[in-house]
Amino acid sequence: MATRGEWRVLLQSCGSVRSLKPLHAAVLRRRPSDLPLSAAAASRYAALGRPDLALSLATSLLYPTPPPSSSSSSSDDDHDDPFPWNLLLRALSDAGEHRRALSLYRLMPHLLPDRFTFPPLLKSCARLRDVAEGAALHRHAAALGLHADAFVANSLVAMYGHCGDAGAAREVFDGMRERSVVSWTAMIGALAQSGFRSEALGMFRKMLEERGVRPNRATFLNAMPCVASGEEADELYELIVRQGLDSDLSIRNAMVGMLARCGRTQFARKVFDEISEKDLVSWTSMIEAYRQADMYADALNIFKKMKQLGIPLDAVLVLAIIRACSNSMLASIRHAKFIHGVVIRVSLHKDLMVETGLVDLYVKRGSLVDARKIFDRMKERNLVTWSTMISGYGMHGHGKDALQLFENMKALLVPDHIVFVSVLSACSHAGLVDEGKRCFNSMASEFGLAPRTEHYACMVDILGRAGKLNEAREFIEKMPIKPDSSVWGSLLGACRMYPNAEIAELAANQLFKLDPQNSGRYVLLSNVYTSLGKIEEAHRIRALMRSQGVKKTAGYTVIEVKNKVYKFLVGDERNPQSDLIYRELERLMDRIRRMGYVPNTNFALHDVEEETKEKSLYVHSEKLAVVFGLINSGPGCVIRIHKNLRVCGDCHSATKFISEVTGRDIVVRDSHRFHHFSGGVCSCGDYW
DNA sequence: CTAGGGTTAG
Repeated sequence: MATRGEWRVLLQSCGSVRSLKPLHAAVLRRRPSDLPLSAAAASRYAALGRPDLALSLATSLLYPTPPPSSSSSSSDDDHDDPFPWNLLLRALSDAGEHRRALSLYRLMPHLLPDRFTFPPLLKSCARLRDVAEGAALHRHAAALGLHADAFVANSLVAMYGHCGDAGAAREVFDGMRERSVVSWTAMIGALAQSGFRSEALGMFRKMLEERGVRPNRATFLNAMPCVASGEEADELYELIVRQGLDSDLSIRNAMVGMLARCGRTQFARKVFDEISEKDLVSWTSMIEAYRQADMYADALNIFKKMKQLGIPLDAVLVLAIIRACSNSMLASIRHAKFIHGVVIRVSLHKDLMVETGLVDLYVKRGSLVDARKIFDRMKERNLVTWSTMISGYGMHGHGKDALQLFENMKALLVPDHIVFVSVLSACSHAGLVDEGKRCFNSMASEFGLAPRTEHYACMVDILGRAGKLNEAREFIEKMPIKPDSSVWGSLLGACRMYPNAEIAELAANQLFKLDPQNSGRYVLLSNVYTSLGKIEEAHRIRALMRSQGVKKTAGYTVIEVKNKVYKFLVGDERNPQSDLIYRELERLMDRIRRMGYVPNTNFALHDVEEETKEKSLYVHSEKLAVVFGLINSGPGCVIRIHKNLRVCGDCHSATKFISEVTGRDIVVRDSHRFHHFSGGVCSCGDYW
C-alpha cells in the first residue's frame, strides 16, 4: 500500500479534472477518512479551475458522514504537514467561502499551523469584517512566533484595516522590522478604510521618502480614493504617469473617480474618454463622478449612451444612476419610472440592493405609493430596506406608518443605529413626542445600543417642535457624550417656531464655534431676533456673517413642466412666460389675502418699507415655481416643486392658501422633507 | 502554497 506521501504526489501531479476524479476515488477507497489527502485533492480541484468541486469536497470534510471502521494511520511521515490544508484554506478563501475556511481551521487543532496558514485565514476575516476572529488568529500566530513573518504581518495590517481598526493595524505596522511596499500599501489602505484619509495620504508621502520602496499599482489604487484636493490629484496623476502606470484600466478608473471628487469633472471626463477598452467600472465611475458633482443630466447621458451601445448593465452601475436620480434637483417621478423600466428590462429588479435603491428613488422623487409597492413585492428585505421605507414615511410626514413599519421590522430583525435615526426622525417630522421618547429609551434598554449624537439631535428636534425648549436644553446638558453641531442645530431650529433669544444664542454660539461657515445658522438667529422685534441684534448677526466672509446660499426652486425642468431664483424674470407668471401671482396673492393670508415679513429683507417687504416675499422662488406650474397644467394635476433650502415660513403659509383656492394638491420637497399641501392643510402639520 | 487594488442601497 502506498504511503500518504506517495498518494499526495500523485494527486498533485494531476493535470486535469478528468484524471483527478478517478484518482480521488481511489484515494477514498484505499485511505478513507484521510483528511490531509482529501484536503490535497480538494485544493487540486480548486487549482484546476473547479472551486465548486473543491468546495463540496471541503464541505464533506467539515461535516463528514460517519466513516467506515478503518481509520487513517497516524504513523505516516507527513501526518502533521499543514501544507495540503494550507492549499485548501486558500482555495476556500479565494472562493469566497470564508466561514468554511475558518471552520476548517478550527477542525485542524491536531495540526501545527505554519506561516502559510494565516494569510488566507486573515483574508477571510478581512472579507467578513470579523475582527474578533482576526484578533484570535493574531494571538494564535503570536503564540507560535509567526506574527513577525512578513507575510503574516502584512495580512494582519490588511485584516485590521478592512475591519476598520486602523489603530490595531498601525500597531502591527509599527512593530515590523522590515516594511515592504506591500506593508506600506496595506497600511495606507487600512487608514483609508477607517476614514482617515488625510492620514493615509500622509503615510503615502512618508513612504515616498523611504529608501528602496517605490509605490506600485496597488499603492496608487489605495491612495487615490483619499485624495480630496485638485493639487493632490494632480500630484498623484503626475507620479502615475511617470511610473508608466497610466495605461492600466483599474488605475484609469480610479483616476476618473479621484479627479471628479476634486471637482475636476472635465479632466475626469477626458481620462474616461481616453480609455480604449472601458469596462463596467469605468462607466460606473463616470456616472458616480457626475453624481457627486450634482451633474445629473450628464450622468443620464452616459447611461443612455451605454444603452445605445448595447453594453450590458450590472447592479452596481444601475445603483449609480439610481442614486444620481434620487439626489438630483433636476429629476422627477418620470425619470424614476424610466430608470425603473430599464432596470426591469435588464432583469436587475430582483437584486436586493437595486430594489432598495428603487424604494429610496421613489421616496425621494415624491411617490410613497410606488416606493411602498416595490417594498411590498420584495422577497427579501434587510435593515437598509426597512430603514429606507421608514425614513421615507418620515420624510413625507406619515409618522404613524413609520412606527407601524418599525414594529413589523422588529418582529423579524434587530434594529441598528441607523434604523433608529429613521424612526426618530419620523417622530420628529410628525410631532410624535411620547412615541419618540419611548423609542429613544428602548435603544439602550431593549437593544443595548448607545445613542449617538444623531439620536440626541432627533430628540432635541422632537422636544423643540413640541415647544419644550427648556426640556430640550436640559436634555442636552445631561448628554453623556459631547453634543455636536447637529444637536445644537436642532435646538436653534426649534427657535424658528418658538422664538427665544436666550436659547437661540446659546445654540448659535456653539454652532459659530463648531461650524462657522454654515450660513443657515446666521440667517436663522437673525430671523429669531427679527421676530422678537430685536432689529438691532438681527443687524449685528448679519454683520457678523459678513465679517466672517460667510456667503448666504442662494435659494432656488425647480419644477418640471411638459418633460422640461425650469429653475427659478428669487425675483427671476428669465422665464419666457415671466409676464404671465407675475400677473397671475398678483391675482393669486390678492385672492388669498382676502381669505386671510397675512404675509410674514420676518422672512423678508430688512431696511425696506413694509409694502416693499411684502412684494419681496411675493417673488420668492417657491411662489414663482408654483404659479408657473398652475398656469401650465390642467385642473386636478398635482404640482411638484423642489427647493434646495428649507421652504420659508411665508411661502409655506401662502402655499396652504393656494392649495385651498385652486383646489390643487401641491407637493414641495425641500432640503429637509416633503410637504404635501391639500385643501389648505400641509402634511407636516406646520411642524418643520 | 502566503500579503496590498478601481464602481456598491438607509
